[in-house]
Amino acid sequence: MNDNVDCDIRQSLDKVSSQMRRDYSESLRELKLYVGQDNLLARLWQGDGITQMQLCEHLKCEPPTVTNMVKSLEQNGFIYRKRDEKDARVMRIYLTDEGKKLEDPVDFKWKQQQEKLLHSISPEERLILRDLMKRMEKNLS
Amino acid sequence: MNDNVDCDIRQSLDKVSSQMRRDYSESLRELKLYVGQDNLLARLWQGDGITQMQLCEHLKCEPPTVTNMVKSLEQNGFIYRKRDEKDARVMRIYLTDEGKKLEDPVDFKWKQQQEKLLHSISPEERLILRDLMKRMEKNLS
DNA sequence: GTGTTATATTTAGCTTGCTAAATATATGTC
DNA sequence: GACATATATTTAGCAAGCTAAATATAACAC
Repeated sequence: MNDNVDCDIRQSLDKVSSQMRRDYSESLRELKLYVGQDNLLARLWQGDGITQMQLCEHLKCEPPTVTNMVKSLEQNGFIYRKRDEKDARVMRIYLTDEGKKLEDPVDFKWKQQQEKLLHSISPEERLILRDLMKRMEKNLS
Repeated sequence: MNDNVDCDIRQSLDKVSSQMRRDYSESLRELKLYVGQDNLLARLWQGDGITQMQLCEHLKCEPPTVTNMVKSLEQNGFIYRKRDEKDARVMRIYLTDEGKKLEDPVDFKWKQQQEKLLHSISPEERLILRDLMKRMEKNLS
């Protein structure tokens, strides 16, 4: 499109993010998870029995996306759904034993990925980078 | 997962990138394009009549993805396909007049998005950011 | 209680990605 | 020329995203 610094940044961001995703996706497949499902599970590891709307909020995605992810995770035996007793509209999501067991291995993969991404970047630079990222986040919201 | 700086960066990267994508996607819908299709067209604006394999290379994605994107763009009248005369295996992709007309508006949207992402970040900081992004790119490859 | 409005989830249908397998055509070898 | 191998593309099937529309239940108003 054009070749100034700004453009490089936007493109780089895209490239890094999609490469990171591809990489991590491959890594997660060893645990029979798809990329993004780890985020959903991470929320449940903090405390399960939450509703799909709460998952939407946490994952910053739309209800149909959660429906599909939950369906897939349920079919693979990592979670199960139970209708709320007080309010029949809401589904509450719980971890199975299989789902609970994934916490440590996922944490390991996550750290591995992080290390790969940042290994040549010093602690001081990481702070600067974090600051810049946060500012970009704010710019977009 | 955990709450140190490194983790923030990886998560921030994901957040910024997906927010940027969502934003840009919405913006492109006004031109009847889906996000990612602008990249494919951008390659054609540099010169069309290239093969799907060349598009794969440029977009860094797999052949079936290009097949689908090309199909969608063709149905919407932005490109057309012609079988190569010398080698009947390859399809060559050309811009229609409609497709050519999109170059300027897409460029405008792209710059708008860039400005939004970076507006609070100084030129010096942009250079630092670019350097860090490039290093992360290298770490992943 | 009936009717309206709000909320939670699902369904249908689309695009971007992927992988694995199928198809078609070229090319190189004997 | 026949056969094996390589290359370009497509098909099928899956997941993450989305939007728009459907469904089910709750809650509120009268």
